Amino acid sequence: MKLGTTDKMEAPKVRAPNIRDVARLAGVSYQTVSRVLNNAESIKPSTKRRVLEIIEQIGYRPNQAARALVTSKSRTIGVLTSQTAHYGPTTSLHAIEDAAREAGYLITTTSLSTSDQGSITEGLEHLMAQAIEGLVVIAPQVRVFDAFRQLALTIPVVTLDSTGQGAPRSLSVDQIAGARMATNHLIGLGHKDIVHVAGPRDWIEAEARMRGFLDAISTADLRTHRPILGDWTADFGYHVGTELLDFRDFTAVFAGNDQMALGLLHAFRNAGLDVPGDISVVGFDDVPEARHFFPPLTTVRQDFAELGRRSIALLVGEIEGETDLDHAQILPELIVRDSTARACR
Amino acid sequence: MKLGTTDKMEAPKVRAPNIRDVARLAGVSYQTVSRVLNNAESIKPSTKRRVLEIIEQIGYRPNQAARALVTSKSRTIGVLTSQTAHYGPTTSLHAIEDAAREAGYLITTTSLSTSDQGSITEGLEHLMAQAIEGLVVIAPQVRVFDAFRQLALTIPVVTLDSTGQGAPRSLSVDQIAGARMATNHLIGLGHKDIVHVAGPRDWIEAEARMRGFLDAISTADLRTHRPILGDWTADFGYHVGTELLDFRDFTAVFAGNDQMALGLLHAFRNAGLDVPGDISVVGFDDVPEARHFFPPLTTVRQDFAELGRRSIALLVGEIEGETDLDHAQILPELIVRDSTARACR
DNA sequence: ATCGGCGATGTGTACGTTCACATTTCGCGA
DNA sequence: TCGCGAAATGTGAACGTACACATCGCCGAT
Repeated sequence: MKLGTTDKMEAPKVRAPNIRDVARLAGVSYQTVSRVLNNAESIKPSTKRRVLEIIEQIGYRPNQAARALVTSKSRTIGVLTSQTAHYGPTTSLHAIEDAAREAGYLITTTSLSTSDQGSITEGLEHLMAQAIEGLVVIAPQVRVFDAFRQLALTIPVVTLDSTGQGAPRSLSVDQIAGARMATNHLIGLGHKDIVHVAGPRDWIEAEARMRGFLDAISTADLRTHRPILGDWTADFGYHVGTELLDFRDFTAVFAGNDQMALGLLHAFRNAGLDVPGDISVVGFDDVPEARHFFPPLTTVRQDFAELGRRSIALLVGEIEGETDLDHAQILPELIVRDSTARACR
Repeated sequence: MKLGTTDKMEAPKVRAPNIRDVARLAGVSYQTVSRVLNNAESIKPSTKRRVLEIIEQIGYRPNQAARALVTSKSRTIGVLTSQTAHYGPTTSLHAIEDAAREAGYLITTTSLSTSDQGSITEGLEHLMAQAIEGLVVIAPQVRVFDAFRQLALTIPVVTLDSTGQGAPRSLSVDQIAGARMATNHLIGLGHKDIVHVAGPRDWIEAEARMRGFLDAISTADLRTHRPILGDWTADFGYHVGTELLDFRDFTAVFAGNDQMALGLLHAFRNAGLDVPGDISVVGFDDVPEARHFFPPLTTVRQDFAELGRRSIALLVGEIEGETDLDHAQILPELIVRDSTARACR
C-alpha cells in the first residue's frame, strides 16, 4: 500500500500545483511565471516578487518531466559506472557529485551489471531518457571503453580511468608514470628481481601499470618476471604470496593495488619472512588504511578526488561551450613508508 | 563542442523518431503502437509483429520524459544515499542495483552532500522529478532519518541501516545484537575492562552498537568505561589507540568498525604490545581485508548484500501491491580470528 | 502630434506519450 | 441475411512546460 493515499475514499484531487495555478493566484499569465522560473530579464521586480511569493506559499515545484519533454535539457549529468566497490571509482564518484552540485548540475548515476554491449546500451538509454546533458563514464574495463566507441552520442562525454590514449575526452591519473615510479623506487633500492602482481586482464589501469612496470624493468635492464594476473582482492594477494614463496626467486613485489599488497604482507608474515627485511612490497592507490598496514605500506597515491573534480570541470566546460580546456593528466605521487628497504643480497 | 553534431551546416533535422513515425511506417495508428509498447492484450499478432519490426528498424526509443509526464510512472526506483565511501553502504547499494535490475526496475542514485533538511529536500526533488515509484534511503545518519519523517511521500519508502525502530518501513542488520555478540565474546574470554571506540554521534549504527555494548557490559555487571566517539577512520583508531595507552586500564577494545580496529592494532603494535597477548581487539563489519590484518581481525560480519536485496524485495512488493512482506531483521555473525584471546590477568 | 522602439506581459502551439472513449471489423449463431 | 458482441483499432483529449510571436503601454525623438 502506498503511503499517503487513501484507499476507499474518493481521490480528493491532490494534483500538484502547476504553473497555471501559480499564474492564476499571482494574477499574471503562465508565461510570466515561466519567465520568473527561468529568471529571464525584462520582468518587473514587483511582479517577480509576487510570483515567487505564491510559489513559496503553495509549494509549487516545476515538473521536470514536462520541462525535459520540451527542452531536452535537464541540468543533469549522467554517470555511468561499472559496478565495483573499489576505492578509486567510489572516491572519484563522490568528488564528481560534489563538483557537479557546485556547478549547479545534478547527478544521476547508473551502474553496469556486466560490461557487455547490451548492458551498456541499457544503462545509457536509462540515462538518456532523463535528458542528461553530459556523461561521465567511470569505466575501468577495456570492454566498456570499447563498447562506448561504437556509440555516437550527441552530448559531451568524459571518460575516466583510461590511459588517456585515443579517447576523445578522457582524463586520468598517469598510471604508467606511477607504476614506473614504484618500480624505479625498488630498483633504486638495489632490487634486481621484482615480481609484479597485476590486476585483471581487461582493466585499463591494470594494463597501464603493467606497462609502466615492464618499461622500468627493461630500461634498467633487469631480468623480467612474468607479471601475475590477479583480481585486486586481498585474498588473491594472500594466495599468490603463498605460492610465490615456493620459488623465492625475487626480493621485491610491486602489487597492482593496496589490497593485494595487504594480502602479500599477510602471506609473507605467515611464512616467517620480514617485510621489508626479507622482501620489499609496494602497493598502488594509497587507500586511507595503507599507512596502518603492517608494516605501513609504500605505495603510489592517486588523487581520485581531483580526478572527479577535473572531469566535471571539463564536462561543464564542454556543455557550456567553452574551449581551451584542461586535459592534462594528473601525476601520481610515490609515498614511501616502511614496506620497502634496500635489497639484502 | 558536442560530439556528433555539425557546427556550420544547417541542422539536418535529426529529431529522434517518435511514436507517430512508427505508426505511419507500420500503417497503423499511434495508439496501436502505444499498445504494442505496453504489451496490451487484444492486439492482432501480425500487427504487433509488424510494429515491432518497424521499431527495430528505425531504432525508435520511447521518450521517457513524455511517458513520465502523463503517467507519473517510470519503472525506476530512487536511491538516496548519504555521501560516504564506507564499505557497508556501498556494498548494499550494489546489491540493490542488481536486485532491482532483476526485478525489472531501473535505479537512479542521488547522494546527499550534507544531511541538512535542504539538501535532503533537494535530492528528493531530483528523484521525484524522475517519477520514481519507490525510494530506498541509505541514511546512516540520525539527522537524515529525522528529516525524512517530516516529508509525507506518496510512494513506498524503505529505509536502510536504521535500528528498525519507529520507521514505517525499515530494514537493517541487528546492530545491537551484533555489538552484544562482540562484547560477550570478550567477556567470555575473561576480559573485565573493555573499552568501546564508537562511531560519530549522529550515526544510527554507532548509537546501536554502543547500546549493544553497554547492554552486555551492564548485564555482566562489569565496570563501565565511557565509550570514545570516533569518526570511523583508521587514522582515528591509531590516534585514540596511542592516547589510550597512557592509562592502560583495559585489556580489550571493541571498535565500532574494522577501520578503526586497524588503527588500534597499529598503535598497539607501535607501542610494543602484542595483540591478542596483551590486548584483545574486536572490529565490526568484516570488510574483505579484515582477515589479512595483523593479526587477522575478530569482527562481526554484516550481510550488506542481503540487506540490499531484501530492501528491493520489500519495495517492489509494496509497489506492486503485495502484502505480507518480510520485515525481519538480519542477524549478524561473529567471526572469531586471531585478534582476541583470553585475558591475561 | 506622430511614430519608432523598448520594456513588460499575454497567446498559441509544440513536445511525445497515455487515457477514455468512439469506431470499425470480424466471426458466429439465429 | 441480419444482428450482436467482442476483438481490434482509431480519435480527441490531457499532462506541464518553453519557445516564437503578438500585444500593450509608455517614453523620447522627430
